[in-house]
Amino acid sequence: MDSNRITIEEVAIKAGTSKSTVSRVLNGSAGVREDLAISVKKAVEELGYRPNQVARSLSTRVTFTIGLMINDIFNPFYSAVAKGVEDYAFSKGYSVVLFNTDENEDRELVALKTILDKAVDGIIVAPTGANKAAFHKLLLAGVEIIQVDRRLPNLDASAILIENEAGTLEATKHLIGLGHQNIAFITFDLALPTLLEREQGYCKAMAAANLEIKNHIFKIPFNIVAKQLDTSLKIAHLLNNANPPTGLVTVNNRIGLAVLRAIRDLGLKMPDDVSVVVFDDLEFFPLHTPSISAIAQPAYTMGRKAAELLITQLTKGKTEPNQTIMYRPHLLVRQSSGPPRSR
Amino acid sequence: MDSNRITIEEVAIKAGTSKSTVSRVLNGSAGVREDLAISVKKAVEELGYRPNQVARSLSTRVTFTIGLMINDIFNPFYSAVAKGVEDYAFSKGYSVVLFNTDENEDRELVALKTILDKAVDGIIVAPTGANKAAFHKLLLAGVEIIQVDRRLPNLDASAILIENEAGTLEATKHLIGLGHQNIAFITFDLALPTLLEREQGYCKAMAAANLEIKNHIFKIPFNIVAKQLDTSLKIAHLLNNANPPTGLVTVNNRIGLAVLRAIRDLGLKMPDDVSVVVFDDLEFFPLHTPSISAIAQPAYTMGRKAAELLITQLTKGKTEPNQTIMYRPHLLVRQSSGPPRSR
DNA sequence: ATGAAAGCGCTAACAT
DNA sequence: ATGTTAGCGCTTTCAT
Repeated sequence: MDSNRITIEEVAIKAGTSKSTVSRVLNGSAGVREDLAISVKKAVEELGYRPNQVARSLSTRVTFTIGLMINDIFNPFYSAVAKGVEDYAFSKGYSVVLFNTDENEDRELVALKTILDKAVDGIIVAPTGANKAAFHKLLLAGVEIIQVDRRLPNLDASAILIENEAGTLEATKHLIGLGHQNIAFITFDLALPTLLEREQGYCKAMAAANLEIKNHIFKIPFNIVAKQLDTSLKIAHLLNNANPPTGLVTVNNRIGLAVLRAIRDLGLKMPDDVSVVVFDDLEFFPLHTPSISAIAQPAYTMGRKAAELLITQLTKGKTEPNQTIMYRPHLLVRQSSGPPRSR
Repeated sequence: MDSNRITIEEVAIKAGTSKSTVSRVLNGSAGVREDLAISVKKAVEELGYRPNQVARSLSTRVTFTIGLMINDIFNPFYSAVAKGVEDYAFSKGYSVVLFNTDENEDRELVALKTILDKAVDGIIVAPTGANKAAFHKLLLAGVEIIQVDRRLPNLDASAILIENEAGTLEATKHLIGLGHQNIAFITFDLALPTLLEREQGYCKAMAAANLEIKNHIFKIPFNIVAKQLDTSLKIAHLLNNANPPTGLVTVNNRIGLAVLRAIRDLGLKMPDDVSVVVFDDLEFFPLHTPSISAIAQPAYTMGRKAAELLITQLTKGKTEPNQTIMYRPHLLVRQSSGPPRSR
């Protein structure tokens, strides 16, 4: 980096004072004579001085940087969260450093260590569920944590969540209300709370209507995704069996996309052959033919709120106890869900 | 931050040696006696010591952090770029700090200043076109720059680009080949090289076929987007006039989406009423009915390559002169482009 | 080969 | 109110 950058010392000399006074003026500390403050500001201006944040951080142990650890920035849900985080953080003078975990525990652990080494002030994280010890260590080291989308049990940190169960419950009830009886839930074989809660919502709705759950929950191996294999093949298989479901609820937009692909490949018609409701709303769902019913999450808002919570905590100190902020998902009934073909 | 974290001094004491030697062992410097090195490593292990990167950075002026400045992380093109960048950077032990510019020059400038203050090692940027002086300053300060998607004229930095002109040229020729004569190009009213080059490709194809360009290029005010107003209204207006185009080429996926919305709202049929080719391929384009013809860019690869170039430069020093790496866009002909309805 | 000491650029406790 | 000085935790000369 820069070797001939202006330092605080040069400013002090030019202003005819000492480093401490310059520092005081810069940080707005009280007790500096008016005229001295003015000449310091003048020197700063004229020299184009900007404090070296690394040096400042070493001294203050504050970096004005927050970490954002998510599964996959390419997933529109997370990129909306990221945008919300970045917008708010930027408005408050914080930078955000991005880590994709790819739902991989090892990768998450490495990211966690990096965060510890780089002395980030706080993080916003959608935890994979592992590395509990590392998260605790972070907390011990004074790094504030806000969880988003998911929560690690027993972690002493606030969380911005969505009522997952309510979302799938409503979606499944919606399908049941339309007359569906053979309804499948398609999810990943991961033990993420988010996924499990959504599964629960589905189960509760099914149970309440006395409908068959057994053999109606399909868990796609997540490593298929990791290996970039086509998830839709698995789903096509399911839709192609002897007694295929007439209604489908998908756990998230990734599976939703795979379902849409499979349905297209099989030449099935929505909603006549099969009704579909996807958790997460995507920009193109209203454009699809038929338009896709979805359970919408306020992803941008959740990211923004997480950043707000974190930065407030960082600024004011953690005055309040942990919060759990719950957002409600919003069922958008579109054309992909309708009554089953009568037979 | 952490106040009781292990320091290099404690390691030195435990290993019965000095800070310098510990530092040497940690950094793999030659000339440390075997047994001492071993006991240092043992002490490091036992104490769970991890060097404070902030302190190290202050001393070495290296942060192992790169900046990524893009327009909008929610735009799938950029989130794919970001993923490529993050993947490669992570594999090399670098962190990436994210800045959205929102195509806003002021915001870009603030980001640039932050980057300078935080002593980031290098940046990957899709420049807005302004702030030339600030970019030069960065270069002077020793921050390496790699441009992606766009380039700032006269900036002494490598660039990872796409052959924009070739992309729209091919797409427009494709429409002409199908028999279209009244072909419109829809773009933003921004002076970004990317957009202008794409416009050029369109113009060249039209000119080569002696087709009317005048009044066929439509520039949507970008501030409509910024204000979250509906771009598709503007487009609907265009498609609804006396002599509407039978073919449409859109400058990017944002406009593409707005076009699809307008077409749906007007109840037009693709390709019979209007043929559409969108610059950028999106996950759902093959799923749309009809599937959407697109000009695909290797966004992930471009991001990855940019990171590779940057980090190689950072590691080996900038040995080679600036490079311009050009990727070829790839026309994907799908159902949204077909012969015009004969009349 | 190793350790002492200076220095990176800032803040903050302390003395005046 | 202001300046002096001692850190922050590391790297890196410079002696030995």
